[in-house]
Amino acid sequence: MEPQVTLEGLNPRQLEAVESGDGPLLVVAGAGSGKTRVLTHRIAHLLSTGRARPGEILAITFTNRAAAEMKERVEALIGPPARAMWVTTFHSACARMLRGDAERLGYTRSFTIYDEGDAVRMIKSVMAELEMDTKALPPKRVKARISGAKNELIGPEEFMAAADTWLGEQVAEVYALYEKRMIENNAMDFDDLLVRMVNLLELFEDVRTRWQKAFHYVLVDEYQDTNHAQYRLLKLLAGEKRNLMVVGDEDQSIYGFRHADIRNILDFEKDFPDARVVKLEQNYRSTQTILSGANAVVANNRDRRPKELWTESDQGEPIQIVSLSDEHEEARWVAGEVERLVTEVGIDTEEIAVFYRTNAMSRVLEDTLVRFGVGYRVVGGTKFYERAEIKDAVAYVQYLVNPSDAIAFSRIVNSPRRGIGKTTLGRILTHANTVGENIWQVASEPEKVPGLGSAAVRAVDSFQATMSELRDLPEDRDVAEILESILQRSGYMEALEAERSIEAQGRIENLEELISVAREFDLNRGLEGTSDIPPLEEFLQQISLYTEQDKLIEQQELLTLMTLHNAKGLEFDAVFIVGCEDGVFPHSRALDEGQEEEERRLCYVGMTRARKRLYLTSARSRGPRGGFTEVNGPSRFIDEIPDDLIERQGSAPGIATVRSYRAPGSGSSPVTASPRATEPVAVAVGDDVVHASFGEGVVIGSEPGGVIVIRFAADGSERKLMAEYAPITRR
DNA sequence: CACATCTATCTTTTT
DNA sequence: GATAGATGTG
Repeated sequence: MEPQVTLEGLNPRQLEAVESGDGPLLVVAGAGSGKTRVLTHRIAHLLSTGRARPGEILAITFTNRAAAEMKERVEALIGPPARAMWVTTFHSACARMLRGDAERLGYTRSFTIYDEGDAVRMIKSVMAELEMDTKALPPKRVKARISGAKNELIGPEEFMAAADTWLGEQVAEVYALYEKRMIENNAMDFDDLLVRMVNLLELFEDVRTRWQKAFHYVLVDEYQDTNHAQYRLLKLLAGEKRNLMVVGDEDQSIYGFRHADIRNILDFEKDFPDARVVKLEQNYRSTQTILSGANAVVANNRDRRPKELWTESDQGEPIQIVSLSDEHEEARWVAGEVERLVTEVGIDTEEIAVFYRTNAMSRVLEDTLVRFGVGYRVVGGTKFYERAEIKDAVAYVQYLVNPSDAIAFSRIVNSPRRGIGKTTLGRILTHANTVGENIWQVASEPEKVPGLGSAAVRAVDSFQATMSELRDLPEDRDVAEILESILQRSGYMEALEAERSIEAQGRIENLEELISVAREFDLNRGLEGTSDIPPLEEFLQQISLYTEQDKLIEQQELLTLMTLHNAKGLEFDAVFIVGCEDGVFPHSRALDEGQEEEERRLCYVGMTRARKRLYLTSARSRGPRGGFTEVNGPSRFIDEIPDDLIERQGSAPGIATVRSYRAPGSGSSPVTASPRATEPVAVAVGDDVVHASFGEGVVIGSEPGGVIVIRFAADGSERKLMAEYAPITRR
């Protein structure tokens, strides 16, 4: 009766993983070794052999994009029944499970999910309440500390008890009140989704057994990126059946900064001594040269199992190491090479990608690509759902669904302008906190708020009247319709239209896009018609957990630009990694924090995205950013690639080009030193100097013992000199 | 209270 | 070289 799933074309290791029996299973899957294939085939195999029904499968990924892809691929194998499976991200799975039992933890089922910005705003308001100095202690930093605690499943009391520094105590105080206010607002941040679900499973036996019974098999992708809370969640869900399959690669663990714990994968066998372990080392993606290069780089890490990717494909092209004078020349070189690859080599533009370490680096590339006439798309970066107008529109919906949401209220009460300024808002919020009523109630009786003038009372009354009308809209109306009503009746659209500016027009278009997203949501819901959650709430949940990178627009003829982090899970014929300079990549701050190994893994991830051609480019000088020019040596990772795999090219070194990009009159702008440099002498790395006999040059490094390295413009030579005695002057 | 102007800081990565 | 927040003005 079940459709036969073919296991042909799987290699012996893959087959072993797919057909493995019950119990814990770890698949160590190197880059490009077909791990998604193994996951999807295993699911299909479990279903087709009758070991599980679709509803009994929980498959977890980190991004919605990966989840959608997996679902699609299983559906291709076994057909429509696949739709009943839970194939989602950690966060959506938790949100979905939490809806039913959130009441037990003091939330209602309509709780709001706060994004990073909302959460930071809440932290800020809590800190204001505690009269803390947000300059001495930035809310973002506090948020990061609290987030770290939550991911370790450390609650406010425990955190407070362990706090032994001034900073720790401050954070502990904020943490405690933040938690209180979040529950009062009926809101959860991203971390809460995980923590609260763990709480539910640990505290309530009936909840635990219910979910343990529901899922017969739990499968996890990208296991190396799980944090402690996620690990506990998985253990709880797998229960005594322990049918837990995790797939991952410690070499691709790049989310340590988000508290991912690489130990989870390294210690899986300790955790489950009877675990079956399958290693996938055959790569089906890249040339041998690219693999050898990536292997050589990552081999410098200590925190890993020995592993060596191999392939049956040929050597292919050497890895291109390109050195350019500055980021503009780098961008021009990349644009030119992309054109060459397309016209002369015959690679499709959409099969080419450019990766960079930080989002800010896309700007110069974009400018240059526009001038070259190369079409491109940027994945990630400024997100649609973080635009002010979108957040406003969403906040309206949030407030209607969750009348306790003070953050949403604060956002929309004076947007569009209604004459309710920060004084009035502050009084309302304080009053709500004082009397302990939710914000909707307080706003409905503004005359009871102390200190409000009659004008303010009238303004709040009229706002609240509109909101009540909107809330009374029939429940079964389409989300798109409700959204449109909100934007009309609130006066939001009207205010934008009245502006008559280009920006306002852009905002209107964005809002129209949001409405069409809602329309699509309505349509899909009509088709599936399975959800147990009211449409408006489900819509909110979906978009709060949606990020730009989930968008899988495969438009044609477009070059792809993205950060290295966003590149995980993708592959391209040709890959450019720009900004391969020490201090940029590896990032100086990561080095400061002892994250060199993670940076190296990031490099490994980037390199292994390439099928045929790989370029690592560096600029000898980068900037000026706020007047600062960085002069860095090539990335240490480049040095780790064996010479016989690479081919070097690029412009001749010289300082003339560096100079020409400086604004007139800023010739003596200050210079940042490379992170490794020490400055025993009066010149710093990046200084332009003149030598009595060698002429103009630039300081490119310094070494212990007062030795500086200078590259001279005349012949491009690099010379080591004793700073104290060298006949040089700064210019 | 709203609006304009100035300023500091950003830029590591994101569910 | 943008943007959010702070400060000042009407």
